[in-house]
Amino acid sequence: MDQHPINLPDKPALEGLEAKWAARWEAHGTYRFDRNHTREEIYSIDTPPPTVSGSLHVGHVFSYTHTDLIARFQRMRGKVVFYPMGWDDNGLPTERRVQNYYGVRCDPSLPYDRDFQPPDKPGKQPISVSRPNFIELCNRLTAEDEKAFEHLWRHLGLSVDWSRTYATIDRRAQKTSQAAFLRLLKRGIAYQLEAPTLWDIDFRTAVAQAELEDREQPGAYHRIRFARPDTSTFVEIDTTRPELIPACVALVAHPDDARYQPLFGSKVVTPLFKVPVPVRAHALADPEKGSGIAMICTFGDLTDVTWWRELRLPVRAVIQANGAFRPLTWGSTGWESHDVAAAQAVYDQLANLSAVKARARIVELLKESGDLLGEPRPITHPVKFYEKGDRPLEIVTSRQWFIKTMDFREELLARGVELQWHPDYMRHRYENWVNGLAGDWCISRQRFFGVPFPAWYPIRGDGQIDYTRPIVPTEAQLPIDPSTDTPEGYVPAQRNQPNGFAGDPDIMDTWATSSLTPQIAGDWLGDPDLFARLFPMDMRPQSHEIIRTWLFDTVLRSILEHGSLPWKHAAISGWVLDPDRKKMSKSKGNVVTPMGLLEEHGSDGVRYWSAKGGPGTDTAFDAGQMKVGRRLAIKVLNAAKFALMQAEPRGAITEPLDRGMLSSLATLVQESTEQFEAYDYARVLEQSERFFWSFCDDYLELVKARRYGDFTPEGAASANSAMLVALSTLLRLFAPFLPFVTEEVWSWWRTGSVHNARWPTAEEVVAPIGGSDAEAVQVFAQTRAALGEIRRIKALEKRPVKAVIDRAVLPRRFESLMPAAPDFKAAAHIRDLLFGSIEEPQLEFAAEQLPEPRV
RNA sequence: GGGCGGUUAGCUCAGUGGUAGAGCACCGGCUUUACACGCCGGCUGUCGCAGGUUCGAGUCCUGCACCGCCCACCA
Repeated sequence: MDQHPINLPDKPALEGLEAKWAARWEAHGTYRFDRNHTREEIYSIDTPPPTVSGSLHVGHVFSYTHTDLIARFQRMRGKVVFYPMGWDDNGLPTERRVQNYYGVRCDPSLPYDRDFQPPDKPGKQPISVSRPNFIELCNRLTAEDEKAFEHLWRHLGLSVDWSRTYATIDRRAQKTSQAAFLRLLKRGIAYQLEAPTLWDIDFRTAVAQAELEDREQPGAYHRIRFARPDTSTFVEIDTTRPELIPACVALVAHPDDARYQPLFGSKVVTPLFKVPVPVRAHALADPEKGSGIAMICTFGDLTDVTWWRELRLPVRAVIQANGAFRPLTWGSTGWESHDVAAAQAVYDQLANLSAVKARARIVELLKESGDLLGEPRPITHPVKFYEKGDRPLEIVTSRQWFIKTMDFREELLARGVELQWHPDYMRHRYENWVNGLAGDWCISRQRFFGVPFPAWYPIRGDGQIDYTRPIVPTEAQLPIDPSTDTPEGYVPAQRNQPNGFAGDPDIMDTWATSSLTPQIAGDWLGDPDLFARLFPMDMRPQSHEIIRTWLFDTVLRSILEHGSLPWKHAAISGWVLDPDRKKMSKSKGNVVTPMGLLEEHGSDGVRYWSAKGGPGTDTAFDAGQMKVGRRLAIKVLNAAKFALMQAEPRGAITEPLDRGMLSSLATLVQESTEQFEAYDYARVLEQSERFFWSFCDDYLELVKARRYGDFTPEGAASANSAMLVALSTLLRLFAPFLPFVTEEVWSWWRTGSVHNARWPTAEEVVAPIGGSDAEAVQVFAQTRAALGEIRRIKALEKRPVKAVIDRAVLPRRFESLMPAAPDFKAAAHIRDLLFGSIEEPQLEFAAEQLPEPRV
């Protein structure tokens, strides 16, 4: 054992331990990753990169603590832990923040200005800057945020190797994203397509299926009649979006629906616009919904897209990228009508209106024409929104990049089974998502800040861009920005000129980069040797609401690129709930600042509360639990002080109580190890804590007199030696949870860091007593039980309570604790629980048999 | 509409078919030489509801209710 003379502080305290030990851990490289190990010797973690353009909240503290518990356990088990930290500075939140902070606006058409400096204060008019300049500003601002985040994480005690950080917009991340994209492009797995795409009209960008959310919205069914030519009859349909009548391309009913079977193949005429549209049959049409026949528009919803594609219908798009109805000329190709003038007159009243305004207007017009039957019937129904958006999504046809997903569903499901989930039931969310996939992954976004697509396109002599023949760089040239870099074989002056080239204007979805965090953190391209030592990684920790995005996308990219899972384990954290059982969030104004919590309760106290929240379990924010954790940490200080303040003499551990205590501790160590291996850290803490309090209140009290030398030197030596084994073991059991106080106590008499010490083993704990002593465990357990019973009798006697005591059992219990009789009686003395004060014959009988302590 | 979790003491939650648990809160006692940031004791339950399996169910099965989350083709 690496020990030095015991060096106890006069008055041990928690205050200042965070700063003291965070600095020493950094100086000593306690958590530094050493790459000179094989994959089997390494435990690698795919740390979630927090979004830096916000602030950390208590939910971050909660879930990052969970990861740290595992990291610390694995490190103590002897694994070389790869525990990096990333910063997510890619994407819309950063874009917005940089715009407001510096008063700039990104214009991707501008050239890079090497000497650009932002104004000290943002002006009223935003300054236009190039995309590279914009990214520089982002890096500058996020560097500040990252410092604050790192400070908090260090204060919390995350055992991250701070020399291994990355940012999701840094050069390595860009190169990784672009290279992975180019490889998929080469294999035909990445492709571009002009297609109807979910579109946010405020952000003016395409969004992916994974970024959708449904919101219940008020709406109304409008019953509208379509005329049947050559008859005086009508077909009635229900729609919530009557404004899309000009975009109607067909009606559809279920093929088995007898009501509409006679109509299939015939044509009807749209109201107001007098456009002939066919009536078609499709199994997706629901006879139960509305009138059982629906209007297909290009495009009102995703079902429209399905019908449009499968029935090979024409496109009549009316909604523009900004959400407004586009002006158009009736009578031109694709916009035929039986009454062009009337159609134009109606449509001109809708042009340039938003969908909501157009709807109001067209309802008036339908009423006037008599084509609206009855009043609109209000309903609430789910409407798709971009999760960050404020207005419903529209579907707009545009050119986008996709990654093939649908072709890999089988393998995605199989990998989901192979992945070990903690807790296991979280795998259902993944499977649910894979089974519900509706299309390939749209990865292009019409934004400015992000990883650009590494592609240019030739411009033909007529000035048209030829998207079918993208020009791509070599991997060695990456990262590139097509808005400023020039492709091989061209000169910069040819940009956007006939016979020249044009850069791809889009950027990648942030998940297209985040899905490569194992490759980015492990430096897949730059350091293949390192990557091979890390990948597939051991653990991905994350929260459950991004299983469909981050987890799913990472699995997909790993399958596509490596043919394997990206990690063996997925550890899913729950949420922190406020007292109203709602998820804590900034918008609700109920977030407590993490640093304030750490200062008030101590990092160990806050970590204790976090660790009580088991994998996947939503946990109420509870300052009371943090106080309990803080008290536990203080108790560790004081118990350690007691054990170490008079640690001589030492010698053989012969006393039954000492042997029983150590044998029980060995069981705890065994169970804790198994639980930790199964990622059940919360159970480890609970059981270790239970043992520790009993250790303090029962064991230490029982042996106190003996260890002070009241009986024999051998007895004192036995107690002292057992206490030190127990202390060393308990400190290591608590080290992942309470890294500061355990390190402090460890430093009083041990060399090195407790966090680099080996996790205890059951064999080690009972080695000094020659193996587990089952008989002594009985003595230990029964002595504690008897002491408890005496205490209860004492309390009951003092208050005149009609206690029912099993008088027959008491004497037997005392017989069984005879091997620990002196300790037992001494403890009773110390606690003023003298038997004589209890007028129970059985107790007196028992007490007489106990030898007197040798005072 | 489908799926997944949850429902146990006033609160937060453990609970592995075998006598219902912990902490907090509350009440009472204790200057006791590690710790009053402490120690000892006490009070507190139709284990959501209804059936079923079993010698025995908080635990397993079926159904239902409520809470939360995830997903879904929004006419």
